[in-house]
Amino acid sequence: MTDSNRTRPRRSTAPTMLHVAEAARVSVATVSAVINGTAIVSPELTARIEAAIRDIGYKRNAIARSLKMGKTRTIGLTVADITNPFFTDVVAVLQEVLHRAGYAVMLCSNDEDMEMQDEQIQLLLDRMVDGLIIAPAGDDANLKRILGGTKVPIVLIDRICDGVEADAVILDNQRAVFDATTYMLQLGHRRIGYVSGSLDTSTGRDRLEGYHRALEASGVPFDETLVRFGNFREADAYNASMQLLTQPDRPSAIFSANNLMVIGVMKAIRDIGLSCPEDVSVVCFDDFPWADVFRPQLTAVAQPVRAIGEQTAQLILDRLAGRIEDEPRRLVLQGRLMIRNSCRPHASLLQGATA
Amino acid sequence: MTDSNRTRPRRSTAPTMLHVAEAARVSVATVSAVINGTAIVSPELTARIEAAIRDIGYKRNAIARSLKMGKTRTIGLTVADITNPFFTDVVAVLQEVLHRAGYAVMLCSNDEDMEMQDEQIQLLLDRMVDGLIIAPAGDDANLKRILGGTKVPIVLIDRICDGVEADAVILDNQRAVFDATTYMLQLGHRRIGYVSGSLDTSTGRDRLEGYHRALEASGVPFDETLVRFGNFREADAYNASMQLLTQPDRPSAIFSANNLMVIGVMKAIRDIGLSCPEDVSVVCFDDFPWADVFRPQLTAVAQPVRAIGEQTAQLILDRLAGRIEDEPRRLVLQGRLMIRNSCRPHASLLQGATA
DNA sequence: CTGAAAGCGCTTACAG
DNA sequence: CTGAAAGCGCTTACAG
Repeated sequence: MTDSNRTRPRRSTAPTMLHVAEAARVSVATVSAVINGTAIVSPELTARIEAAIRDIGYKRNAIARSLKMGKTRTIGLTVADITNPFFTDVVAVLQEVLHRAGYAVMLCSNDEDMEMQDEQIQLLLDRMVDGLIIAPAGDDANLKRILGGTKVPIVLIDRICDGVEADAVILDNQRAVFDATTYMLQLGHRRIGYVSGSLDTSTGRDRLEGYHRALEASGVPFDETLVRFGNFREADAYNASMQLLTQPDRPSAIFSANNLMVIGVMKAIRDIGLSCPEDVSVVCFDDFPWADVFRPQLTAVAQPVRAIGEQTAQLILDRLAGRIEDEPRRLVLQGRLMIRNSCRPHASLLQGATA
Repeated sequence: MTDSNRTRPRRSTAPTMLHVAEAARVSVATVSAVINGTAIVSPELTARIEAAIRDIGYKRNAIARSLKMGKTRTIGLTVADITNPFFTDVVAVLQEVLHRAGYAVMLCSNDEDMEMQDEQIQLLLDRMVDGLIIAPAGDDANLKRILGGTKVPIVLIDRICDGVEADAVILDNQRAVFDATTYMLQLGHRRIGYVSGSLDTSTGRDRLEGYHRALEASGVPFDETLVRFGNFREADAYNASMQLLTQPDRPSAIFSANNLMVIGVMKAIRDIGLSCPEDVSVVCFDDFPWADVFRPQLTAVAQPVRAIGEQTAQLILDRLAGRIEDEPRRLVLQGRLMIRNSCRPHASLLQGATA
């Protein structure tokens, strides 16, 4: 059928633009023009080319295009733990709006391991992602070095790293924990256990600071035996809570610095033979979709997940489009304390009430 | 410093292999050889080249490499809903082992929307992913067409599509639901509501079939007013359960065909003023990490998440390496019923016991 | 409105 | 053991 003289063996590789050009008897430049709408092509040629594309089943090779254009239309995304519903929810939103804008997203999760994180970011950068969204596992020097050398727009979410030149969208963690702690104090709790995240993260530090400040504001002395480190993981939080609850004058309430850890806290309470909220009140950071149908209904700090995702996506899209070019921006959103039934007034208050 | 005669203005673009070659005074072929260890290069040259790479801060451009090599070392992954903890857990495992094998993963989530799914798969294919892992949103003809044209290895997880030529790793859904339903029947329940997933998915069909068979095996007649469709989403399941629970002779137990839906089921039970397990027993498909610390402690079918992830990753890695080349394989894993406290014996049995 | 040609940054026979 | 050159599949000035 084809009258081309140098018979090209029908190879199993995908058809290329050249094949289309041959079939439509035009140049590849013209094919490219119609595919990209990048120049006006006569109706006849357009039709011939479109037919050829259809016949041959041609698909543009995005890799070749990326090489030539210097952009890949993909965004790299690393989160500390994809298993954490908070990150998952944010990722879902990001994915949705970025995809709508024509970007693919490459996702990495590193289980809070900084070395793996750095490796992953390297891998993303090697693949020439156009932008990078990072919920950093921690605050290490390597990250700063790796990111320092790159030109791609970066936005940090949830956690920030001081040395890194990047936009950020985060929560007002200190304020949120201040409010949550104050709530517990108002219920009469004086010994409030605190299961902390890693202090290598800004969230770990800011949340603990919120706890601190709330105690201070209420004139309750800080007792360092009441803070234990759970590093944002369930198992660690379980151990931390076991220690907290088996020490002499045990806390009457516990604050868990994230969602994964509160499971460990609850398991410890159960395993020791106590119950929540009867024996110990609990508040945690991050809300759950099921929090108001299972008991105890957890009192929790809810983050505006959709807003975080949307604003992050918008920010990076604006950078990519060159719509903003000034120095790094920092967006700080507010959390909301969802008061449910995992806290009880402290015994002292109850006695006061009945007396 | 550089004695090159055609002075190359220090552009802001990343350094290329040619820059390294010039700096080390060798050809790019030699640079490539030492970077890839693809040929033996004398120690002196190697040292010079490595020094140049370090000085210049050269990083290999993976896009150019992909174009030349015809492979991208990235795997596309689409799941119906990244917000679903089951998928999240599998994704985490996949990501981990694939990354360890040197692959990046491009993730898409489509909120159970088939059109968006097809678009995403197209996007992944355009970007020349080396392989595709899909938890299909549904069973549409378009998917078959899109996938039909491609040569990349595909593995379906969780759900299968009959027309698609691909490996698959799935659960024995029918068996799992058979067991779960049988458990409820043994507790004396006769009117068991069933909140189903979409019948456009194999899991939707197979799970419902398991329910069917269990009733049949126990000689309990099938009542179609007891099955409602929740399409794997919380809100739909809520409505489905409201209908189920407000109909005349309401069910004494409900089976939820996945994890997201059970939240809707529980909300409906609560909003109607009933409680679980006192008024209605509940069992669901998919386990939760917190299932045994919050009440009611849900009785659930647990999937072997890690095994699913690992076997899927292994399968696609084996295909990519050409270690297996025969016809599509199908791996079927078994679920496990985790009996906890969300079911009570039916009143008729209790009376029998006390009488 | 259309085409010939260069080049994006790599890899890889092929000579030497 | 090393280098000159072609080519992966695109896009884009530049002529006509």
